[in-house]
Amino acid sequence: MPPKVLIVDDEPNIVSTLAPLLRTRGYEVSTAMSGRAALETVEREKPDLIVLDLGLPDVDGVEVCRTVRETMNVPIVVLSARGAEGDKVRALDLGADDYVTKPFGSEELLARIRAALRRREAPPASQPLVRGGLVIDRERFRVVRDGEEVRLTPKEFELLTFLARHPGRVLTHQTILKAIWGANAVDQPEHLRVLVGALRKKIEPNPSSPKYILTEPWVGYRFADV
Amino acid sequence: MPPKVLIVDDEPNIVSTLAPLLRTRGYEVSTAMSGRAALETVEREKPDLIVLDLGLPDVDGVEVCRTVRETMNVPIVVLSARGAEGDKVRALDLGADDYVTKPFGSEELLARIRAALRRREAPPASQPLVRGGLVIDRERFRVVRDGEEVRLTPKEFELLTFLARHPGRVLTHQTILKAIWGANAVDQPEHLRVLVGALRKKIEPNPSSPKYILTEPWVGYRFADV
DNA sequence: CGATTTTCTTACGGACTCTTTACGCCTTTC
DNA sequence: GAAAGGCGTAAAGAGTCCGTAAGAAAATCG
Repeated sequence: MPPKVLIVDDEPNIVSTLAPLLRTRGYEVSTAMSGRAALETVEREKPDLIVLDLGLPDVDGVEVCRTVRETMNVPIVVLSARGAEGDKVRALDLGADDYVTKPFGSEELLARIRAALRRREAPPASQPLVRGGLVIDRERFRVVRDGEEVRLTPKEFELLTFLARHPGRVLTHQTILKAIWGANAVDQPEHLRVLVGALRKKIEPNPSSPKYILTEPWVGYRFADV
Repeated sequence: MPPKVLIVDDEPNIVSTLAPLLRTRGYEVSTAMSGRAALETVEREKPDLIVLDLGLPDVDGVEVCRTVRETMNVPIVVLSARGAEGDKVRALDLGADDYVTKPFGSEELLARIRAALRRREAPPASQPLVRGGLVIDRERFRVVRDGEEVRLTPKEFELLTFLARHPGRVLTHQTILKAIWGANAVDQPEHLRVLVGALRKKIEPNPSSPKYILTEPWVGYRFADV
């Protein structure tokens, strides 16, 4: 499954240069030429990475960056005109992962894209996962729900981080069992049932109608999208 | 006068990413791509902070760390590849201030740089660690709790400094065992239990409900924040 | 070499976690 | 409509970890 990249830029020749180049490198590419179109496309396509120009006609690029960051955890590589240091800094502070200054070499941009995707695959344990009202700090082995700390056992913590790392994605029983208990336990779903119950009792505001850990009957479990 | 930062790394794309990023944040940046060049530049530029990759072609990063520390008191933030725990521990023991694991987020590194500089500004000379009512003087090998000196054995002192260097962060049994007793002792947690008990008895006002050295059940220990 | 300090080893009670089992409820299947 | 099996929950037993004490071994010092 090739990574999906969304290119957001209002200059036609940039888009018409980048898009085919990325396609020849094996990416699935979609484009947007305004801030509004970008937000819609992000919502619909859920790209794995966004290349975002900061100088957009309608909605500001920095604004796009922040809006996207509020709901998704997708890496963003910012394009900025030489000299607009302030915008770059703001974008980085809002969570952009990298930036490239125009004019730029294709290979440089490609290298940054590869790096950002790689980074996102194996996120450093130092930055906490934030999912809705949940903050999962893997460095401190701590979970905070709506401001108050929740004490989890190691297994519970393992399960939570595993699920929360793939929000919105359905993970089968087999997959989860293999990840938490090892390949020998794939035929013991009762482990999973009990552990999910215990975890929900601790992190769900209302365990009987879960908000975070959703059941996908006959398939597995799913961590809610944000 | 902006702080001068020296970046030492042999990977060109790391240098070419970090240098401009730091410049946009107002730092004066110089770079070196080998251990020898690093030592020369340190001598010439006298930077306020060094970002040091451990995997260098000629002179080892750990070696650079020690050499610099012999003559100067400049804070060092170490970059290390994921998994090279031993190097990290050695570098920290040789006086590095903090470390970041590759791959890392720009914001994380910037935060560590800011923290290291801030830390270095506050106490003028070779600074003891101050954590709440505890003062840990690594040069004089002394610990003072609430004004009165506490006598620690070498192992106790090692453990205390190791934990206190990362306040708030959970250090696993494995990590601590490796740092204090070496890699052979990772499967002997009883050592750690006994040593923690002895240390608590000396530095904790109430050893049965610890204030500084907190237990993270089934995971490890954590030095309390501040 | 002997005395003292430090470190290592072992053992055990208490607390907690993990696994296993059982049962009621619900949805699907026949 | 009945049987089968997934799902959630509770509870008991087994296993593990933590803190502590006490003695043995090793290192340090005079």
